[in-house]
Order: sequence, then structure tokens, then C-alpha cells
Amino acid sequence: MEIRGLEACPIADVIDVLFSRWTTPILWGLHERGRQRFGDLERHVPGISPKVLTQRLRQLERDGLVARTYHAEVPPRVEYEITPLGASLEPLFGSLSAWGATNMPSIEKARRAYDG
Amino acid sequence: MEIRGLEACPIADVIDVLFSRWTTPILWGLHERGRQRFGDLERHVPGISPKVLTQRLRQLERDGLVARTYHAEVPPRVEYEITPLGASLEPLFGSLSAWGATNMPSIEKARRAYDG
DNA sequence: GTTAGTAGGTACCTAGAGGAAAGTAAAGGG
DNA sequence: CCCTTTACTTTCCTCTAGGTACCTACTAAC
Repeated sequence: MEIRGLEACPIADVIDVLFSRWTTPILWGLHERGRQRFGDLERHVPGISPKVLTQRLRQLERDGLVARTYHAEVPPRVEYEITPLGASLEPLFGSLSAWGATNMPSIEKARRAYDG
Repeated sequence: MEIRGLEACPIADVIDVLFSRWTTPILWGLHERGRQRFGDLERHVPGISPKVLTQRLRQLERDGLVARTYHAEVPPRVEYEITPLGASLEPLFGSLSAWGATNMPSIEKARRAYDG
């Protein structure tokens, strides 16, 4: 990773894709409970509105991280699932989770020290 | 406190710490060019305003990822550097960068397919 | 006395993200 | 003819993050 000379952050675009608001809870929900319908996601991602859930799912679909399957029934049924590209995030999220488990206590300690 | 779906996503709090806006360009700049002054950061993080740079530096300092050193001179001189806790992010950012290098082409391809 | 140079602080304002609530489509059942 | 269900879509509104511009303290040098 020799990006010396580049002033912009080289992982900025990756972060935009992976960590924009609501994306990780959605991906996590799909990863945890597998393929599921719109209403299931709405129920399991606490606090999200249907408008924003639709927006984020469209974005994830456009980025190829989530696949949408529409069943032309009445009432309509739509299923979402993680694509192989989305599944390739698993080790990344794993190390993120591991870093958090190791270091979040230090961060909270630093916060208490700073605030006190 | 921001609601990102805390109950549903176990890495939500880590993401709030590491990937809130402007934090990674700042950390990257400190990592690339080492200890530096406020004005240097302002120049090297393109587009950031002094107000927000101050806000983000205070947040990073509070979280223990960045250390601030104030020199009581005239004119004042303040230096920022990454702490060991901040430096522990290097492998994480490395795998993030690697994932991007491997998969961003797939994402852009998916976007073109979706748009077309 | 006034200017330069640094690291902010503060007041004001705007843009845009997101919330709430209502509307839409479709087919079958009553 | 209306009701039901689902997955949105649309409209309206709010709220806040962030931008702009100006203000501050401090001393040396001119």
C-alpha cells in the first residue's frame, strides 16, 4: 500500500459503499437470518422507515451486494438475499468485530478519562 | 447518540467510532505524514472546514485514537499524532483497502449493469 | 499602533437526509 | 363494490450536519 503522495483517503470510496447509513444493519440482518422479505427486514432493522429501507436496498442491489427477487403474486412478495460479492465481506466484518471487541473498552476508557 | 440499529448490528458502535464523516481521511493523513499541525491537516484533507476539522479532531482525541499536543508559544502551535490505539487500526484499514482493490471493479460493473 | 501568524470559537444559514403519513397496484374473497 | 395484504411510492415536513464568515488571544516585529 504505497499511496504516498495521494492526499485523498484511498479507502474513502469503499467506506461510502459499505458504511453509509443503515447499510450494515441491513447486511447483517440478511447475513444472520438469510433470505427474507421486505417486511421481515423492516421488522428486524429497528427504527428504519420503509422509504429509507427501500432506498438502501436499491443502493445495495445496484452495488451488487444484495439480490432482489420479485414474485408477481397478489399480494406481491419480494425476497432479498446476500450475493457472493456481499458474502465476501464476512472476513472484513469479522475483523471489524474483533477489533471492536478488543479495543472498544480502551475507547470507552479514553472517553471517561477525557470527560472527567 | 446516533441510532444505527444497535440491537441488530454488533459492529454498529465500532462503525460510529471509525467511519463517521471525515475521520478516515484525517487518520489517513496522520498515518501517511506522521505528526503534524492543524494547518497541515487542513491543507491535506481536501475540502474540510476548520470548524469540522476541530470537531473531528476533538472526537478522535476523546476516543483515544489521536493525541493533541499544545505548545504555548506565540503564535500557538498544536501538533496531532496517532496514538498506539489508533495505530492498531492499520491492519484493519489494510484489509479494507485490499477488499476495495479486489472488489470495487465488481461493484462498478454491477452499477453499470444496473443502470444500463 | 498596527500588522502578521496560528488555532481555534461563534453566529448564522442552507442543503439534504430522513421521518410520518397517506396513496398505489394487483387479484381474490365476501 | 369493498376489503385485504404487501411492497413500495409520494408528499410534506423537520432536524441537524456542515459551510461561510467573522471574532478571539497572544506577542514580536515593524
